[in-house]
Amino acid sequence: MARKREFDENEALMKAMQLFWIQGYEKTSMDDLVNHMGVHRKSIYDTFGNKHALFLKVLAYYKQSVSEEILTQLEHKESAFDKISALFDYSMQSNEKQGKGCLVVNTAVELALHDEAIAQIVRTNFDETENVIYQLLQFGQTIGEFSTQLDLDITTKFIHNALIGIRVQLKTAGDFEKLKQVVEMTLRVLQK
Amino acid sequence: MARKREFDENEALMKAMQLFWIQGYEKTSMDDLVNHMGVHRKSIYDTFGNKHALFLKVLAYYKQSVSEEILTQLEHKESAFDKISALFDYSMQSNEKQGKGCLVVNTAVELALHDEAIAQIVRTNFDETENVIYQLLQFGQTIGEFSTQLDLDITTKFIHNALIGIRVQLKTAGDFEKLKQVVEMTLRVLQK
DNA sequence: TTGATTAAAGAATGAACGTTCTTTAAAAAT
DNA sequence: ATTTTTAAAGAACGTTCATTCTTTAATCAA
Repeated sequence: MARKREFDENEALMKAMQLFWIQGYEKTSMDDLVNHMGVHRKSIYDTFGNKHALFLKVLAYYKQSVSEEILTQLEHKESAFDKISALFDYSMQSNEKQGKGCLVVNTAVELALHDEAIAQIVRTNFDETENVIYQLLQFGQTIGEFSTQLDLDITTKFIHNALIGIRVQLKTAGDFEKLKQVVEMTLRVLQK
Repeated sequence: MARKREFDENEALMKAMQLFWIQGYEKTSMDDLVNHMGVHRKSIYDTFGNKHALFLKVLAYYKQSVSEEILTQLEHKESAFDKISALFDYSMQSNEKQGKGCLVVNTAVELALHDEAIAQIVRTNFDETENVIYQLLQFGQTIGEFSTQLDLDITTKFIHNALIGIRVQLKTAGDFEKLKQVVEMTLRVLQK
């Protein structure tokens, strides 16, 4: 009864994500998106609403795809320490080429102050990251890898805070080795 | 021989800084600046060049004024630990009302990837912050407050990384108490 | 095979963008 | 008092912005 869509919605979201990730929200124009997504202007509006709605969908897409990737990487590690360490490694390896940082951190800095809807999404994302860290710490305590003295709440936020710092510095640091040393020092709190 | 300027250049820069700090570079229009600076459009161009040049001057102004404020605060503290702690306190207290974060961190995230001139300025600012931290650590070692076992280079970067994390989270965190606990845990590495 | 439906394509909308032009006014040296 | 110089004021510039309109083409139920 109706014409078939010629583009894949997820693929289009992925392309939009790449652009927002590199350029940020304000610097990315609908023209940029039309060109890079390979989807007609009107189709973008028909499918995703407007620029802001598209960005919200990109954030949802980012959250899903990145957390899938990360959790896959964590499965390959055995010890709790290696899993937490992999959390940092993921940010660093996936960014060594471009230094794009993390879209959620970028968004927090660019938009959280004047866009409450987005601030809420950022908070939710941060909370979920902290949940992952918390559970890894708990796992480490359970198998006797980490001290039971460790305050899980604060340690979680401590590690998350360092992770955010790293994700910012990916955009400016020339020397990734130094960042790795920072990570190593951060995770020293986990030593028994 | 010529007409006198009716606005104060530094005051105008301060007003521009306020706007860029809250809104970011891309979101701040020349119209916004004209209104908030209270300076005529043409006068802004005659005095500061264009928007990009104005932003560079704002960054320089920020660096000077903030570092002056911080160093003043540090002087009032006696111990090396209290001085380093004050570095974090400064970020947190000056932002409790607005959650503006730090202009340099904001700029790093928004512009460093596609503006090399600004990336360079951000790096210089970060380097200077690390210099301050380094010297405080060294001072603490000299007066026997910190262990001489402490690797000054890495510890400096470790603390700076946590400071950047805090400055990001100021923009999203609802609970400042939690952030203070993160700071406290971070500075635990300084305990002998 | 026609008709209803929706996507694609391209052009066009008005508003907002950064920047510059022209005119008027003030200040100091002559 | 006049001239020179530069700031202030306001309008205007062309471009780019997000968004929408109109037209054409494809799909499938009837």
